[in-house]
Amino acid sequence: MAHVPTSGMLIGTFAAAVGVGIETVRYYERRGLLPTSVAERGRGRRYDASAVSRLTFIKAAQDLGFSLDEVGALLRLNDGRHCGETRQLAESKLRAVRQKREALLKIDHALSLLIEQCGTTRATDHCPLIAALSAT
Amino acid sequence: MAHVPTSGMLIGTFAAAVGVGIETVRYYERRGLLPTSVAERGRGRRYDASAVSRLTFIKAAQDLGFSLDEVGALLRLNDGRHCGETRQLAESKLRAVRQKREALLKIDHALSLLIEQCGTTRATDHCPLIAALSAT
DNA sequence: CATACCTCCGTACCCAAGTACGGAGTCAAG
DNA sequence: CTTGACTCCGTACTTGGGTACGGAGGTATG
Repeated sequence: MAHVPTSGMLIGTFAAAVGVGIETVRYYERRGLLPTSVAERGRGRRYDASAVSRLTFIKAAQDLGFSLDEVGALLRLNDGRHCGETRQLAESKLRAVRQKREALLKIDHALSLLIEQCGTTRATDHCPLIAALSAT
Repeated sequence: MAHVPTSGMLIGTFAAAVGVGIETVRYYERRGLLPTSVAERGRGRRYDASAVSRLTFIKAAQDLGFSLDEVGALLRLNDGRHCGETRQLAESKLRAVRQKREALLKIDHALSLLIEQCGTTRATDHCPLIAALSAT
């Protein structure tokens, strides 16, 4: 138990544990999302369970549509005193997600209509789908 | 009416007519989406009504989620003989739109759940929303 | 001890869809 | 004739989220 033995994983194991690439971990460190535990040259940084849950959080939040900047904000709010602000971030993200879904729904309708026209009206010289989009 | 008078708009008018920037028009020309009518040096290219409808088409297709490469493909298919292929492109884009909407719906549910937890369980030391995302 | 494997770091590159910049030419108005 | 507006062209920069490269070092295994 003397002079710091091999406690914690090296970066390769760590990255694989959460399913990201090594370069991605180093990229997150550069962005300040993961702490840079300045490993002594040649020995390699060590990562423990708390690092794993932090990285897991980053990927999970990202999957929910948060940008890395937003993920950083969330991490900074996680000191137990800013739960309300965290919640506000989540709520504004939820609104954005719903707006995006609405926009895509409009696109869905527009595309569906065009495809339908394309199937019924048999244009002679050019596609009604393209004609519709060319109209000013 | 001799030796090519001022017929058609210059690029600034043209771009403004469809609501894009001049640089965007030139970018589309470089990408081959708009024809490059090699204007004699210093005189400026001229754009007519057909150019307007072509540019309108590009923006409309883009708004429907087509990438510029896909828009190029659509334009190339518009010779009256490939209506079926055009339709297939539109259908695959529609499928992609629906998948994207489904994915966003899942995110909506996840975020809603997290926000709900954040409102009910009053954590003492840290936010349940963040805790949930940190779990492996 | 040699070999393979891992890590270090900095730098450069990738994608898409533009935007910005800068010097030079041209054209119409005052 | 000068000024200002417009255009030309090429090149470089932007954003976001990484990926790739390359040389140098440590470390584990035979």
